[in-house]
Amino acid sequence: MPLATKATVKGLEPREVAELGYDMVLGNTYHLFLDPGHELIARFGGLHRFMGWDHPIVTDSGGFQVFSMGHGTVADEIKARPPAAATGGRERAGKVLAIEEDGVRFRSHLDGSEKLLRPETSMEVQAALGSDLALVFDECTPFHVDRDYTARSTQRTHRWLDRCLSWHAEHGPTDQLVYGIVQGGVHEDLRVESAQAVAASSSDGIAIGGSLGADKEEIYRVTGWATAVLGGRDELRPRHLLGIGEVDDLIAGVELGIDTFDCAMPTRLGRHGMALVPDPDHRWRVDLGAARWRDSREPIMEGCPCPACAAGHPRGYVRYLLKSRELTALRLLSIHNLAFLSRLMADLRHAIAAGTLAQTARALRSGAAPGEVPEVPATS
RNA sequence: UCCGGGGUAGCUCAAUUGGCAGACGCGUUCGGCUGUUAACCGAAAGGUUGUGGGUUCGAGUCCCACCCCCGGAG
Repeated sequence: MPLATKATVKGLEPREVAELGYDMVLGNTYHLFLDPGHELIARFGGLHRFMGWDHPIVTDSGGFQVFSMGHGTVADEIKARPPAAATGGRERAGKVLAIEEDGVRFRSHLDGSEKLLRPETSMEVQAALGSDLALVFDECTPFHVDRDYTARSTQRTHRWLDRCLSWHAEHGPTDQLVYGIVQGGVHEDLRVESAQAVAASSSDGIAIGGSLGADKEEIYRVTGWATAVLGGRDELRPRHLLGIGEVDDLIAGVELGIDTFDCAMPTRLGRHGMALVPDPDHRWRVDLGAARWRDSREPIMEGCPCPACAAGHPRGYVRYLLKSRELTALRLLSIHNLAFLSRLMADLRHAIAAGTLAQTARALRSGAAPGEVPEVPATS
């Protein structure tokens, strides 16, 4: 699902997002709580009506933003770069003041005011937003903390899980589902314990979160620990992998038994001038802002049926738009990237139904274009 | 033709009494971006200071000639 953090998939209209094959978008409690405020959105009849999206909405709990205020980006934190490096040396306006049992005290990045976000607050905000699926308030444990901190943090997240579910059972909308979140860092026993705790709860679905590891291999290993616990045949609840969305990660995630994903990557990369293409050697990306495309009549991606490519816009045009800072370029690439991932996921779904997941995954990983993966007979 | 202003990094512009030729932005190249504080961030490359002489220990800077650009006058 694309991110609609601040009640919009940046640059796109709801109709366009739906036409690209998406059923769900993810909005954010933290952002909408601070601005424009959940009460205002409730007065507009809820987030669906406010943003004009009549399909399902997931709302994130705000837990990740606490992490973000303290550590910047996931990559910065894993690479042990100070948060300032990500902001060009500027002081980050938002700041975590304290993570306590009751909740998180922080300073708003918008006006510097001090706020308190408790598990109950998060659920209350999400109830007011009227999302179809709420995420419990958790602490997204960083990579660079010791095992002891991770253990204590994960335990606290479990207690917050109970508080969220209790609040929701008593006050939450009856038609709103709640997903618990598995934490536990990169420690197998903690991950397993956390997965068991969430699985044992009344949570409607299971999300896997936290900093999953320093590299892809570790991310997959850690994810696998959790999904293995959740993999029983009687476990029919959907599994969501939070924040993951690079092409190879989606393929690996599906193979590990993940059902849904959300990620800023396709739209953010698009706004940064990058188009997703079936090119594993270059991380499935091409930078269309590069001068070498100045005269290129090549499409964004050969054979791509997405609206941006189907319209026939050549790379030379997209590059020109990017360099002249025209918003159309960011829209075209956001559309293309979302369409690319939409087809990728469709391929994987079809492969699961056909019993050919391994073959399809192999083809996609070796550079097959999503939507054009050759039909392969099931081998087992 | 005369008067005035000006030629410095690909572009736009700095540079104290003559004293290590620089910056911001753009551009270029490279790197980064994973539950978005992000139409963003970081790094690098890039120069015979219009040309030719001269003065000086030393010239982007002062002097002479020439070439080009802009404005004004005729």
